[in-house]
Amino acid sequence: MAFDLWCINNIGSRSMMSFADVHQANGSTRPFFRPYEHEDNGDDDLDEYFHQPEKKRRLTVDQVQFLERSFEVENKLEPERKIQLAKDLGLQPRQVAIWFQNRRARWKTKQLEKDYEVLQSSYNGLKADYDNLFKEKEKLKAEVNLLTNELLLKEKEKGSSELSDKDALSQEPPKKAIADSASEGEVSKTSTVACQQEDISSAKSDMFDSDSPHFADGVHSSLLEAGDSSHVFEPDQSDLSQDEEDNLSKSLLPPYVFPKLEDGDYSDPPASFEDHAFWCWSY
DNA sequence: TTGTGTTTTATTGCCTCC
DNA sequence: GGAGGCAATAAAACACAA
Repeated sequence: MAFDLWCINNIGSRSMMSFADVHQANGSTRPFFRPYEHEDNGDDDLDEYFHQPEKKRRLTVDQVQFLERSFEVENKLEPERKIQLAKDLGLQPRQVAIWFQNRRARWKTKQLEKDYEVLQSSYNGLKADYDNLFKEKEKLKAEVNLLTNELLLKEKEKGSSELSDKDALSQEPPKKAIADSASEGEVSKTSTVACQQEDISSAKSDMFDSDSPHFADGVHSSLLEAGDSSHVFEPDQSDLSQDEEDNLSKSLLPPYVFPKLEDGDYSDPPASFEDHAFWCWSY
C-alpha cells in the first residue's frame, strides 16, 4: 500500500509532511498498525490480532508521532483533515477524532500544571515580600509605642513634681479667688492648666530623650490611676501609614495627651481627646 | 509472576452551534 | 436535530517493583 502524502494545505509549508516521512525518520521497519484496515500481509500474529475487533489496541509509535506532528500544527481537526489523516494512518476517522480529543485534554492538563507553577512561584515571591514588610511594620510599631510611653511618663513625672513644689511653698489655698467663682471640677482643671503650661517647653525638649534618668523610674502617676491606663501601655494594634505617622507626630505637640491609637485613627486628635481621661489641658 | 499504578484508547452524556 | 467538542469515566495496555 502506498501512503498518501498528507499535506496540510491550508496551514502552510512548515507543516508539509507525510506519514511516510515520519516513518522513515523514525527508522522503523515495523508495519503500521492498521486495526480497521485488514491487509493480507501474511503475518499470522497480526492476522490473529486483527480478529479481535472488540479489543482495545494502541496506536503504533509511528502513528502517534504522525498524529503528534499534526497536532502541533493545528490542535483542532477539520472533517477534511480528519478523513485524510485516517486514510494516511489506516485508521477510522473516529479514531483520529478521539485521539485529537484525548490529546487536547492532555494538553490542557499540562497547561494547567504550568499555569499553576507560574502562579505558585508568583505567590511565593509576594508572600516573602509581605513577610518582610510585616516584620518591618511590627518593628516600627514597637518603636512608636516605646517613644510614646516614654514621653507620657516624663510628662506625668514633671506634672506631679511641680504640684508638690507649689504645695510646699505656699500653705494658702490655691487659686482661692478662682475657686470661689467656679465649680470644684473647674478648680482642679484650672490648676492643672497652670502647671501644664509651665511644662510645655521642657516637655518639648525632652520629648524623645530616652536617655533621661527619669525614664526608667516607673513614676507613679495619679493621672494614670484616674485615667484609662490600659490605653497608655496597651500595644498599638493599628497599622500606621506614613501619613498617619505624620499626623501622630503633629498630635504629640500642644495637647500632650496620648489617647489609645485606634486602628487607622491618628488623624483626628481633637474628637478623641475630649473623651479621654488624660485630657486635662487645653489652649 | 503478580499486584499495582499509570497511560492510552474509547464511551457516554451533556452542551453549544449552525 | 445533527455534528462536534468537552468532561468524566471505563477499560485495556503497559511499566515496574517485589
